[in-house]
Amino acid sequence: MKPKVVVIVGPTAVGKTKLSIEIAKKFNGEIISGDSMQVYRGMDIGTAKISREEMAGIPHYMLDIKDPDEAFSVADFKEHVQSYIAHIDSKSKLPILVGGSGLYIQAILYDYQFTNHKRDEAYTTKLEERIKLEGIAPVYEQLKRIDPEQAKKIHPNNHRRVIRALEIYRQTGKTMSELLRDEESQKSPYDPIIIGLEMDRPLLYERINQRVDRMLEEGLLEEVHTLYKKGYENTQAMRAIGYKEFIPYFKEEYYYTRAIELLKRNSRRYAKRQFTWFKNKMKVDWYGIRPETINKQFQIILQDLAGLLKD
RNA sequence: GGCUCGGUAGCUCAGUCGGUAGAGCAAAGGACUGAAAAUCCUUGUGUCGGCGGUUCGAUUCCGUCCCGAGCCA
Repeated sequence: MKPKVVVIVGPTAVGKTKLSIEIAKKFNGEIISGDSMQVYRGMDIGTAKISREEMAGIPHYMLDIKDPDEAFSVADFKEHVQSYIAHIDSKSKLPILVGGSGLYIQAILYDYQFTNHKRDEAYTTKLEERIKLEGIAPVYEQLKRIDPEQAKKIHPNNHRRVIRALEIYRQTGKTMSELLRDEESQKSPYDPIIIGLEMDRPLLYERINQRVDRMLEEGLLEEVHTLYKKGYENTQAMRAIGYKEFIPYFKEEYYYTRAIELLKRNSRRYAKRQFTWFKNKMKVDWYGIRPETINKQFQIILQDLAGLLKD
């Protein structure tokens, strides 16, 4: 029998964390973060990472496992999370996967297969430089020759994807579309219950703005500045929303107010992208949340869940 | 009270020598298999302040009213 996994998805700032704790308490669960940026140590305020107190003694996984200058990828994520789910399940506890990184959660639920190779950053850099010199056309042509099927799916402007498709071929000798095809028969190794939290857009945006203001009160600027001073400027971690916006401010390229404006806007756009992913890629049971009645709605979710977990 | 300037997309504004309008930003929709909080694609949302008049036709011209800013009293 496949392990049951409760998954909580939804845009940033809807209340996933709070719900995850209630579910964990009621159903004897342990929580795995499905979030690409909360893995980094020292990035707490800006990633809205759960605090010790909020954890209320519930074990949490996948938080603070990397330094900000370390790389991290879906493949790493999957490897860790699979074993955590197995571990939690073996204790007869309920694994709860909560987060906003669509691809990461997808990779777990649908058992995405990754090759054994690490990312070849030297090759990536080489191609990036070539694109800078010659434009994307010759590189994209190369992909069209090697893997026309995949080329059709990737817009030439999306350099990152074009490069990755070429990198896969270079490392494995197989085209990306071949690899994806091999995998089509894959079934989920889990029995997931996917709960989505939804909120009216204007309301959600208001909450996002408020949350950003709260983060600033809690010392976000200092947090980012500390990382900046440590020389993490060009790291993957510092591409995170809530961090990257401050770098030009530190360099006096724009004003503080501009940084905040961008931070809020980027958060809004991120929330929108999250909706796009979860609505179109996953089979989610959605719950519309209103802040005034959130406790009542969480009760309903817990009840529904009780029914679903019984059989 | 008089004069001047303005009122066009959510915001800032452009424009139509009369043929129902367009930029930037904001926004919306979408893609996604090793950077994913990343990367990329698509889209103009409008009683052109109200009401009359002239005209085949008015957002554009005229009158009038309302609103805002400034100047004069």
